[in-house]
Amino acid sequence: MKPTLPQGTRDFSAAILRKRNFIFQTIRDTFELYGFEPLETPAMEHTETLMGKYGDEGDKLIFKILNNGLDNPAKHDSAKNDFESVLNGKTMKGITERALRYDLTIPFARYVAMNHGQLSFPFKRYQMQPVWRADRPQKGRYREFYQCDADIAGSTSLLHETELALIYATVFQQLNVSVEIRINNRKILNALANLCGGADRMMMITIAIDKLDKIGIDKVKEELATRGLNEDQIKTVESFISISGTNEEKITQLQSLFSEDAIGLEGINELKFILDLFPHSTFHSPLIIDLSLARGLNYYTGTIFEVKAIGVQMGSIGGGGRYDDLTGLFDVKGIAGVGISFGVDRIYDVMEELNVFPESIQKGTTVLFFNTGAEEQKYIFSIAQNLRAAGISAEIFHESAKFDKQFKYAEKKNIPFVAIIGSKEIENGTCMLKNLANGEQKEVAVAELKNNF
RNA sequence: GAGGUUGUAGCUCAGUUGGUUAGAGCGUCUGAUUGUGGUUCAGAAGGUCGUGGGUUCGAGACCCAUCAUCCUCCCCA
Repeated sequence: MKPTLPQGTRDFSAAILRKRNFIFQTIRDTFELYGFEPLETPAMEHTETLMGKYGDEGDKLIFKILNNGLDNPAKHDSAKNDFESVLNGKTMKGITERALRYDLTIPFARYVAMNHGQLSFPFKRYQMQPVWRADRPQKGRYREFYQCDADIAGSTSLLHETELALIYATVFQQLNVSVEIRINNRKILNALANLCGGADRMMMITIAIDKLDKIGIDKVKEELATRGLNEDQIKTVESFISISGTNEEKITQLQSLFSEDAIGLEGINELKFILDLFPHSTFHSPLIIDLSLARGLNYYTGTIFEVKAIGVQMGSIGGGGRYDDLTGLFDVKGIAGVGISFGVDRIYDVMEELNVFPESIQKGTTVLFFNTGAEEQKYIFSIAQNLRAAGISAEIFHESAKFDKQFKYAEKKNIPFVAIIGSKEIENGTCMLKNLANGEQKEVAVAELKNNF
């Protein structure tokens, strides 16, 4: 059979992996710098842990795992019945008890809910693992991709929001990617919904204004009208999304628009707190209020974040926000959470397009020992071991071959030095060391070899 | 879930209105070179033209189906 990959998945070869690891390492270091601790959870969760947490669209995109043993004759009838009910869109526990995780936030919530008795709060964890979605792949969209999340559970302090924004700014600064860190607050959107006929309209209104970038103001108004907003209410929405200017100017305008709405004012004050504390001048990438930012996930209740790369056509490369009742989904009340996520695969695509990966991350083996024969090979073996013990990565060519071939191997693997030891060198206790970048070659004593890299 | 794109050598792609034995570049391997690469030269290997039907004297090309791919919308990282 002809081997192929499942749709939306990829193999990662050495050069790609070094670049990816550079991103992972940058993110990990920054997370650690802010006191987050690592956590890993299983690739699979109970299907019911995940179902219903991401909306109807999300449920459809969850990869379900077929139960084992369905072919057992004793279970034949019940399996058949369960398949029937799956076909009718009903429960599926008899068929799929487990599913692949869809994001890292719900598994985190599950973990906190299970362990809240042991954890000391605020609990700050980071997690960098793949997630799976049964989406149709396209640019920047994969069926298996990595997320890097940092979340805080058990604290409502706005210090966390500010630090999370700082983490975004720091990481993208280090990666040399210009981004816009967009921030908004669900309480403000809530207040807007109140002015437009009730809080239950928030999701609908936010989904409409979230499309502003793509479809324009007229289409948004059209959509609002078909959703049952009257003219006055549409006008309110319009005046809301036409708020513009600097962050300070936006806040002033918001304050006058929502002067009567306690929750709205609370949201505005939260924004103000974060923006005031954030050291804007330290970073290239701006932290800006984006009132059209809504984010689909319905568990967000306060601050929401989104990160967009500048100068590249790509969906958001990071997102997050505050959820006041995350573990409530698992019957543990009163634990607030806030977190952010990095989309590593999209960040990779952006960096590749902008060509901003540093050259230095592609260093692999430092020196290749040419293989000049069976006797020499034995002699070289211990020399290579000494180098490795000194922390210098070394390879011995696997067989005695023409130099031409051995040179080409070194070239292909980007190995900067080759070391040649034949009978002459063994006699002299030396080594012919050649720098492939400039072609310079010198004879050095074997004992001195490790000081030449 | 809806719409579109493209499937020809390991890779990137040519292949005219259907016409004899399907090509190129790169890569791979061998040699020119018995201890010095990147250049050059000579040669070789490598293809059920995505798959299955159909139209035709004749299909890589046309038609249908199917699979895969990439992209757009929806939604998202």
